[in-house]
Amino acid sequence: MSPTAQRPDALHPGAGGRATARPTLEEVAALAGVGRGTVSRVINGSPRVSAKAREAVQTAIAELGYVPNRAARTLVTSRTDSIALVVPEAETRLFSEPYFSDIISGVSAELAETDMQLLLILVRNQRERDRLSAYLTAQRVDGVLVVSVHRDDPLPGLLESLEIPSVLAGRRGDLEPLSYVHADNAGGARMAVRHLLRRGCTRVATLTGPLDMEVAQARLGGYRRALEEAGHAYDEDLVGLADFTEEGGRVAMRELLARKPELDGVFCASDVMAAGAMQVLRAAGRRIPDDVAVIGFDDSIVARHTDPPMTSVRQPIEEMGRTMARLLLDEIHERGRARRQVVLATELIVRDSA
Amino acid sequence: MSPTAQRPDALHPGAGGRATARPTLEEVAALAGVGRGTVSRVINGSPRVSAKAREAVQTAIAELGYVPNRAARTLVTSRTDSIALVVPEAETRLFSEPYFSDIISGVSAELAETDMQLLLILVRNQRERDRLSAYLTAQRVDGVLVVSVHRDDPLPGLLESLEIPSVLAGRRGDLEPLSYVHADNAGGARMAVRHLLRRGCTRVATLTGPLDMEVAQARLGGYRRALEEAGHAYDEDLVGLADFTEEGGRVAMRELLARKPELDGVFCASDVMAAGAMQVLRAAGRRIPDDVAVIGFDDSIVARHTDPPMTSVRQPIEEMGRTMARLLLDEIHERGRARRQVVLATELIVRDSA
DNA sequence: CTACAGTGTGGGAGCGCTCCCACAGCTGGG
DNA sequence: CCCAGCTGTGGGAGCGCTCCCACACTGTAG
Repeated sequence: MSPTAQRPDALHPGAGGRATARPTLEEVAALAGVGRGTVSRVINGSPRVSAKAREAVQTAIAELGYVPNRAARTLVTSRTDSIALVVPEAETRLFSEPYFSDIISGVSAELAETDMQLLLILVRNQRERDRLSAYLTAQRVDGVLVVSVHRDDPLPGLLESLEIPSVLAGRRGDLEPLSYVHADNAGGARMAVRHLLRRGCTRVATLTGPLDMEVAQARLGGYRRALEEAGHAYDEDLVGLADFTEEGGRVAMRELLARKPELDGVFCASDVMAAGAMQVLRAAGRRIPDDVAVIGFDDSIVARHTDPPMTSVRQPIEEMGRTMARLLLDEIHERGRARRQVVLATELIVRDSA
Repeated sequence: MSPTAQRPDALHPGAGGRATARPTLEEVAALAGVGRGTVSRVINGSPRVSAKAREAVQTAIAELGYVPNRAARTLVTSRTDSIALVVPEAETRLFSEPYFSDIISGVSAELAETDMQLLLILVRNQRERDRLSAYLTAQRVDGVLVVSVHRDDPLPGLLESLEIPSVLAGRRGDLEPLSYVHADNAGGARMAVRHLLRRGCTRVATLTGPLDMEVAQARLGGYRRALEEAGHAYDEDLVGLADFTEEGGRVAMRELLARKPELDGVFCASDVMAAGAMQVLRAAGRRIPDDVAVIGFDDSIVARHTDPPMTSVRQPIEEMGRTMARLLLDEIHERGRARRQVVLATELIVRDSA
């Protein structure tokens, strides 16, 4: 454990303190022998610059290690070159675990090419929600990405009326006016239920998320659709209302089991609910998948570690993040216009629980 | 340049369309009947303002809905009122799953009181690392939080020489010159191993993380210490070198089993490694915990869902995030001064695997 | 020859703040 | 009485950019 090799240079604040005075555009202009305007044009890629002026400027920039001052630019353009990713903290707990990081990772990957900054804003209570409103009203970001939307969330409405470019992960309902990206929840659910039916299940139940979220509705819709396509009547007793959490999954599963002991398959709208359900089923002496087959949704790490490993619907979360960022950048640069929607395909990952 | 976005002059020319033209400090001053200087003093909490002037200004601010323009302030103070959280993307995969979100959540909670912004910077390759260096050199944040540090990571050295306030999660080694926060890894490991010994294990093995990370070293150290305290000789054959990943855990466990079939306990330096190890053990016909007791580290969701549920060492990750933010704010405001270190206690969560 | 469009360029103005200097009013000591 | 020494205050200067106008210079048409 030797002392790590440090650059010797900064341990003594005395001598080498040249780093302080950052070169300005003016200095670049002087060194290149041109005016400020020309340097600015070069930096911003204007075509109205002669080849030799451009080259002189680029050389000077390199030599001085010049980096434009963002604040100065923002002050005059009132662009901030940054976007905010807004995450309601309450929701954070509901997410399939890598969800949050994967979204971030996708967004950040897409932004890496740009010189946009990513601001992270967690909102955990009303006070912070108000602060956020003030913040956004004050035009301090060029665009907003919102993760997780409840039907009655006031934020999207605010964004809409402020006309700030924004993209949602998920949507509030069918007629969402803002741009959004989401996974094909209905399709994934349908796929899962068809898989159960094909396996021979005849009494397929479902555990839903909170029905004021469109995701939950969509997954329930897919469940219903698959059953109807297969000629099964939709039976309300087979629907367990839950909330995406493990404990919620346990409770709902117990009720379901009491109400419909003959069920032989469960499609759960989240992996953690499925994990809870599996515990309850096992406690009730049901073997998985022999007596009851179980499918989750999200394909989170939890799915890989349950016993037996869980079959689950995977959504391309990182890709969602990328797409959100891409749509947002488009919207920022193309001066608004059309709202866009993207639906990404889901995929059934078959393991042993079904 | 294309016809750049000008502020549209009003959303709806009629009723409420005042939102567009953001009021400036000058307008506040005019309305309050004072000079710009006084308004600025009020906003920045200077004591040198008479009570009545202060009140007049506050009223005016409220009436106009004034919010200071950050860019203008940054331009003159060269404070940015933002800090960056830097996450090497490669590491992101190694983390116990809620790690990342919990750190963010803690940092963000602590920042909520302030009006500091949180910038998130993922670094996934050399190019982005270089960009980051340029970025930081250009002084575009007031402070930096760094998650996950390898012994040879160049970033901390850069931060040190730039003299940017910064706080690490973890440290590079014993003589880390930067401020840092970390969990009591050694203590947690020691606790875990003592638990195994108390249970009656006599051949306790361990699965380590990559040894160029101080975390891994510390956990190994705790393991070793507990054994020595109990009078057991340290046996290298009982040490499986791995990398924090599930697959790494599997491989190392297999080797360990081949080398020391008589082992009856395993302390794993991460939950996912432990999960992998448990699969291998079960496949080898060992019952958990009867034949081999297993303990993980992190107390991630994985631990709660393995079969049997895993005993694991919990580290207060959110609290680490909070503490990091707090230290960083101190360092920013007190302009340098002492580097600080905080070690947070770990806790053994006993479940069924040991 | 003049006229006139089209390039490329320099540099003034000004974005909204903070900093700081000057100065007005008020003590109170000499 | 004056002159320090306070407090509280107004407003000029200037942070580093972009925007845009004015001004060379071309070249081509009249």
